[in-house]
Amino acid sequence: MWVMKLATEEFDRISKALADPQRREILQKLVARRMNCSDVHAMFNVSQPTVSHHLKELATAGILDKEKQGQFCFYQVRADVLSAYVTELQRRLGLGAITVAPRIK
Amino acid sequence: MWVMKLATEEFDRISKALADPQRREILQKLVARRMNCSDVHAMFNVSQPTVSHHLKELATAGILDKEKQGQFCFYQVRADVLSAYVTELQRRLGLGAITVAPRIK
DNA sequence: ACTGCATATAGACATTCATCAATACATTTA
DNA sequence: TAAATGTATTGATGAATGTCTATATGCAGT
Repeated sequence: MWVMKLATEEFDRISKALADPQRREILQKLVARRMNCSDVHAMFNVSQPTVSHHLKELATAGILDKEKQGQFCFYQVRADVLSAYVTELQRRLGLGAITVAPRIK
Repeated sequence: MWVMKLATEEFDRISKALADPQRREILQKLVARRMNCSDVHAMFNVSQPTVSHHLKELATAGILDKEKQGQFCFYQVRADVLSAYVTELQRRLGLGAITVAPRIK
C-alpha cells in the first residue's frame, strides 16, 4: 500500500489553502460532491472571479483535481492528498498518526 | 472519555495559526519539549518580539499554554486541543476520523 | 536603588492576500 | 457567424499580517 509523502513546501501550501474560511467552506462543499465553478458560485456570496481564484488556489495546493468538460470545469477533492496532509500534520504535531501496520504473518 | 468540540471560530483561528511556516516550526519545537521565549528565540533567525508575537498567536488560538515562572514564561503544547483540531479537520474533509470505540464487554 | 535579563507592547513598514469590476477566452447553440 | 454561457485573467484596492526597531514592563541579584 502506497502512502503519499508531502514535502514541507507542499505541506505549507496546503496549510495556507485551508487557512481562509471562505476557501475552507468551498472545499467542504466539494467534499460532498464534485461540482463546477458556477455550482460553487451559486452557493456563496462572492463574485465568480473570487470563486475561480479560490478553486485555483486549492488546485495548485494539490487538494483539488480540475477536469474540463466542454465549457464546464469540474473540481473534485483529492482525498488521498488530504489524507496525506492530515497524517503529516499529526506527525509534526506529535499526535501519533494511527497507522494500521500490516500484520506480519 | 471527554472529547473537546471546536467551534468554527476556534477551528479557523487554529488553521490560521498553523498557516505561517515560521509559526509552524516554532510549534513543532514546542511539541518536543516545553520552552520559554528565549529558548525559542535562540533557535530561529527572527527577532525576540517576533517570537513573542508568534507565541501569543499560538496561545490565543488555544494550542499553547502559557505559564509564567518568575521572569520566565514557559509555553507548552495543548495536545488535547491539537487532537481536537485534527479530528474536526478530518470530519470537515470527509476523512473518517479513526475513533477507537470503547469495547463493550 | 541599580543593573541585567526576560518578555511584552507600540509603532512603522513592506508584503501578502481576499475581493471586486471589467474584460478576455473558450465552447455551445441558434 | 452571432449570441449566450462558463471560466479565467487583469488590474485595482483595502485589509490583514509578518517583521523590525525602540521602548516599556517585570523580575532577580548585587
